[in-house]
Amino acid sequence: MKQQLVFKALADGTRRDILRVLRSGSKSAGELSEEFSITKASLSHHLALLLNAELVRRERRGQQLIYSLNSSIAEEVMAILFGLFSHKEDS
Amino acid sequence: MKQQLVFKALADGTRRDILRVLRSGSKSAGELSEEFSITKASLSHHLALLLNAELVRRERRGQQLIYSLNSSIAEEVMAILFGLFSHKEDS
DNA sequence: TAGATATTTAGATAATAGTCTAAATATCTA
DNA sequence: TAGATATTTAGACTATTATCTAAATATCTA
Repeated sequence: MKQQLVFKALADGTRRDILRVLRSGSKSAGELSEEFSITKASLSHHLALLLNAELVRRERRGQQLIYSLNSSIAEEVMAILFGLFSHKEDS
Repeated sequence: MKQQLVFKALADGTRRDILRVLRSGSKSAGELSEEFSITKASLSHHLALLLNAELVRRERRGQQLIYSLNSSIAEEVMAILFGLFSHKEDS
């Protein structure tokens, strides 16, 4: 996991919103775009960053590209956070 | 907690390094600056963002300003992450 | 294979963010 | 209170990022 990519990806509010939308199930880029007021091109840019950070997965279904959450990375992020904040010498 | 401030603060590698350094105990701005190759002014800027996000606390001791981790916010961040990635309808 | 649909990529622009130097503020001590 | 030390704040510069429009790519279907 590229730590820097993950934290950068999570730093944008739109991208966190995308993750929240995907909680209710996988969606195509087009379906996702209905939930946001930015252009499809901008959304595609955000999806690329999320994909690059491995926060989402992507698969093609015909003409559509279907995006879904990659929850396993969440555990890794939490482990890192735990590491950032746990005091050394603590039992 | 201002979610946006926290995620933005965590997005920068230098700031995550600052948190890691503080794991071994609280430090003054000057002591911290010995650990980094940026100027004290730049470091001060990062510390201000961490403070603003409530990821660190600050107290004055004479001429020095002592920074320490605010671990309680880590729990909140993890809760948010959990929320971002947990599938709806999941038990 | 031509046209329609779904999505990304390229290139431009504007806003944000990180860094620096120089100056300002706060505290201590002789 | 003057000077020294510790740190922040201000202002400028550069790099990165988010957004847009227009063009390109991929897939399906008549």
